[in-house]
Amino acid sequence: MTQKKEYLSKNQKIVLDIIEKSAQPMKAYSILFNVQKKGLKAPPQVYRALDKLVEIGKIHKIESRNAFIACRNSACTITNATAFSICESCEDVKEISSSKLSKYLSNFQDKEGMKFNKYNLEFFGLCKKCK
Amino acid sequence: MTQKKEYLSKNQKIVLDIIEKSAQPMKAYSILFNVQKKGLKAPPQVYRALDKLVEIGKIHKIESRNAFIACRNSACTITNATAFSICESCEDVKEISSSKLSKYLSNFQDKEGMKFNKYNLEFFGLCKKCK
DNA sequence: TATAACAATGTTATAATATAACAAATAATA
DNA sequence: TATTATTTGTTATATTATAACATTGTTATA
Ligand SMILES: [Zn+2]
Ligand SMILES: [Zn+2]
Ligand SMILES: [Zn+2]
Ligand SMILES: [Zn+2]
Repeated sequence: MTQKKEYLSKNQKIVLDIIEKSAQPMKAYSILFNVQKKGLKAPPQVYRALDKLVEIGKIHKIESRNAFIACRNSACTITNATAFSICESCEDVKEISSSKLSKYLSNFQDKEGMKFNKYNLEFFGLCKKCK
Repeated sequence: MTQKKEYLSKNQKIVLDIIEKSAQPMKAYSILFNVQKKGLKAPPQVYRALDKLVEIGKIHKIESRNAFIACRNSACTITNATAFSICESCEDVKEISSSKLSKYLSNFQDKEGMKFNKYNLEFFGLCKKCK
């Protein structure tokens, strides 16, 4: 899961490092605040790193939250297909890695018979603690 | 599908009307520009209407695009469960209404046995025209 | 080693998206 | 009518994201 880290640039490593240390999704400007001590002073430095890390699948963007989370599912790097559960009370986010689900969605066809290998699924509800 | 329109407020009707006239998702500030001739001058007036329309299921937010599309699937009003196909080339967006898909996702359980009645799924690919 | 080509970084400014806060008008209810 | 709640109007500001360009670092090869 960390095997690609050595090919990352300095800024990409710094940004990935702080996201991986967080159990929960981080917002771009919160990341920026946290990496300022390491010399990344301006938004573009953070967003560039985020873009690259998303592109190579090391992190994912939680679209409904405008936040970024480290990937915990090695299959993602290849698939561009992601699924998450989000607690609407405590905002806890978990990446779902279910080969059954991903197979089902990858094989799904719309009314015109179209298939989509790339998708993002966000489930909402209450987590165990909050229920 | 339009049965609830009479209960909407003036601004909500104006905003819904313009979104329904568009085949494709509209961005909030594009909506704002279009409704200025009707007296809605400031962002909060548009965002309030959007919030309400999303809440009652008349429109949906395409999270990956920060854009809003009219609902074409009467089941949505109840379910809070949505699925879309998005063309990465021409940005064409279609709401998917597949009872098979919605049943599958509503019944999906994560590793801890949790179920989620609410979800948003965005498929990405190339539409017929762009392929 | 030079030097060209390319990639990564730094920096400033600004664009695009969204909400807070409060005042005024309107509608619903008693 | 008086009371209450909802909707609207308005200003200002917060949050998220990118454009543009200068600088530095790295790699390739002449
Ligand atoms: Zn992942
Ligand atoms: Zn929770
Ligand atoms: Zn719908
Ligand atoms: Zn297309």
